[in-house]
Amino acid sequence: MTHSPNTHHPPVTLIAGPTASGKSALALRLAGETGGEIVNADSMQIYADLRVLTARPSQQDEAIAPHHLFGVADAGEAWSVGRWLEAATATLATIATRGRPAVVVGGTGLYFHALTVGLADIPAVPAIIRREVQALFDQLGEVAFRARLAEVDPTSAKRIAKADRQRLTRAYEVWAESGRSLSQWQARTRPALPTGTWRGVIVEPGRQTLYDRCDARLAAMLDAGALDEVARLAARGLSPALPAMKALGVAPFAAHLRGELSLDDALAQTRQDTRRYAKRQLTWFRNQTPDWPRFKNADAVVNDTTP
RNA sequence: GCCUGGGUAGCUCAGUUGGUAGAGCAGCGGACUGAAAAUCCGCGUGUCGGUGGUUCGAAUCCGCCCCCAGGCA
Repeated sequence: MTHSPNTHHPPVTLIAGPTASGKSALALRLAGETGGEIVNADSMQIYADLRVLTARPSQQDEAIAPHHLFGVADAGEAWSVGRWLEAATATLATIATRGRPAVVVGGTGLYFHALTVGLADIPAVPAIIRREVQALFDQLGEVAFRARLAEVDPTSAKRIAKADRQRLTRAYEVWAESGRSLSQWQARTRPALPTGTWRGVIVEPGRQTLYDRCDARLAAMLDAGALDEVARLAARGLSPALPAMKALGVAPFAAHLRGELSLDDALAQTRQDTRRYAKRQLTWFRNQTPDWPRFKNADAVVNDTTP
């Protein structure tokens, strides 16, 4: 692999891959060897409450290289791509100021997309408007709601798949708040990281290897106190609609703690959810970042990228 | 050894009086611009245990063999 021709800036390396692929270990190794700093690009590792369940780097790991944006948010807060992007670009800027290389690592494809392709600069939509739009959807039903959306944003109304309530309501919210359609906003986006200032790699083990690793890691999480973690989170009584409450394992383990599900069933459910998630990630990276070089495991990358 | 029930998709099973097979789950492919560990869309992937026979035609009927479960010895 060749480094960026832009030698004025320390290189930014983006390491992406499905869950349990070993990308965090690679990031740590790379940062340790180059004096770099690690930036989290995982939507769930942001939340402080989910250390075990999201397999966040340990304190020993954090002693090897500086880690940023891990566990910085409370589960009661709702972060988003936009909020992450803002924090990540600011963090990358300060790392650059120190003249150190940055390693951005995570499994959230959309975050890398925001970094390298761009995210529309849309103003935040107030909670009141979001609630109103949800109520409107409930009142009208999908067909009529989509027709209403088509009046203000025909492009989005046509493009969004059937039953995709989340995107339909989002499109309408944006128009309601800004008076401009989502498709218009999205037509003008710029990458947060300029071309030539970064390189991206994908860590991608074989399918069966990956699934086996997911299973093994889930077992390890249980030993590491995943149930206690979920119990503490559940005790807070937060809204199940919050992003952190959607983390893999939270709902099944909480159901088990309430006595509604056996531990075996909760584990089976979480294993299943994890596989489906890993599969979606593989699909994303396969089709969204086809030009990023692939590596079966961390060793292969390090051998290939170190001089 | 005998009797009975059963061998159909990765798994659990359905398959009407013979017309080369279909559900659920699993799995696979895809979309993706502020919930993205989210939210959605699409796709049966099969020597019907084996082998002979009857028939224009067999998962279906008949013979033999193999395997599994239970019962009797």
